[in-house]
Amino acid sequence: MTEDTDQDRGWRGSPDLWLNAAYEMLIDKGVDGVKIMPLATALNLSRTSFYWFFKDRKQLLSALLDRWEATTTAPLIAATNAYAATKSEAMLNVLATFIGPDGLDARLEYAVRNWAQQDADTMARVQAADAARLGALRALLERWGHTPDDADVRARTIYLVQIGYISMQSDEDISLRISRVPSYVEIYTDTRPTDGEMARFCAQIGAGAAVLKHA
Amino acid sequence: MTEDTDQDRGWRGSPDLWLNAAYEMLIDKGVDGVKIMPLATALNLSRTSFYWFFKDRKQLLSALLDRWEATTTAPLIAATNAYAATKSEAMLNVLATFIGPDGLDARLEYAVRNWAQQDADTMARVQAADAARLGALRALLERWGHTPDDADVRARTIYLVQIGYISMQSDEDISLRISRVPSYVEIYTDTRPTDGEMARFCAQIGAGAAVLKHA
DNA sequence: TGCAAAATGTACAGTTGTGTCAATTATTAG
DNA sequence: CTAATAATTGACACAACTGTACATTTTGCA
Repeated sequence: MTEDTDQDRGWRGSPDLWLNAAYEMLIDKGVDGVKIMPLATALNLSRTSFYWFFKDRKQLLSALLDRWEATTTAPLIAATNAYAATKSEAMLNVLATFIGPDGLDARLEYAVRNWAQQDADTMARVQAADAARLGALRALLERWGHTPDDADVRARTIYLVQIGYISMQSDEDISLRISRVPSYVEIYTDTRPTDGEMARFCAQIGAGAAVLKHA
Repeated sequence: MTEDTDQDRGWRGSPDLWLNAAYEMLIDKGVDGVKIMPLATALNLSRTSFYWFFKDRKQLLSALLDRWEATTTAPLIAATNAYAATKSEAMLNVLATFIGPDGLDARLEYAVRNWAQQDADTMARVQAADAARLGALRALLERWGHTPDDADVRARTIYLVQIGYISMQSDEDISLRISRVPSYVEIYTDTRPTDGEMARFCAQIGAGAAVLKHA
């Protein structure tokens, strides 16, 4: 058996090639845009060649969902468990996964949520992810002294604001979003981050400290 | 010319009949589900009969967008301008349009936002609505003493939480959502509503005061 | 009652998508 | 070099949808 990595073997197509094209199409046009014929056109391959790598369209969509599961929930959960000296810092750890370039893939997340509207299986997976993410946020807040009820509403606020952002697909400048972070942290936790904490935050998400001029 | 109301004229079809069916389909399956053939099947009418009332599918979609514009932004803007004796009350006026049965049609709002992803004209209308709604919330908060910057972030929080709720399509019980309202108001405005204010709120959205047992 | 308009239906032509199959071409191991 | 294997392709059969042309039915009203 040859190793089935997708390294250059002289052939044009590969499962990953189709999957990547499908991913682009998904985040651009939604599930309903993930059609084999357009993908083939985009890849300059015969449409039927697709069936060499995937059984059918359904299998392609399933692979897409697997990719989503593997890249979204985990970083958020990890951030809620990351070390933090203060409550502000703990919150900034979370916000970093929302804003940073490596964090939550907003376009993918959005596309998948939409997809779930039309497909029960997808919906089940999305709701499980929601529950896990909200639970992790709630636990974080409880660890920092919030009562269960308060932690619950705050966790929802934090999570829903992020889902709302994703839903609005706003293409705001990253420095503008960073400038609002201290206020968000204050609303979410009743504590405002220090300059030092914000500097660390900026470093974490890879933004130059320049954006902090007026912090 | 006879008046073109949709009153019973013995005919089975009418523009409104198709439009209502299209609306149901839109909130259920998204724009891509609004197809003439399925609508005809659902209405038990010949598919081509549709073309008597509408020029083509595009015109039907346009009519759908008109309906959205006429039923979503206005109530929110009105609520931000409604009389309120206190800041809590002002906020409750707004939240009533989110939660109440007459308020914002969440499913329609959601479907239209999705639709906007694939259509530039729709996107323009949605962004205009977002700006108007955020602006109205910001103005409300500034009137109650928040600085422009603070009002801006708070307006976003309020609006994004709502968009997030819509996006999550959560089918939570209304009394559960009401029970969280006081905490939300506190997070949003730093003031907690009194029992009297909450009673008025419940009356406003038509929920029996029973849900307030533990308020 | 009978006619014009309003509404519906049938038939057709075109588009875009799906999935199967058998033929073909490219790659690589022996 | 050659044979097996991996990938590609065009032809075919089918399904769902859009829109047009025209014949037909239903209805209101003079």
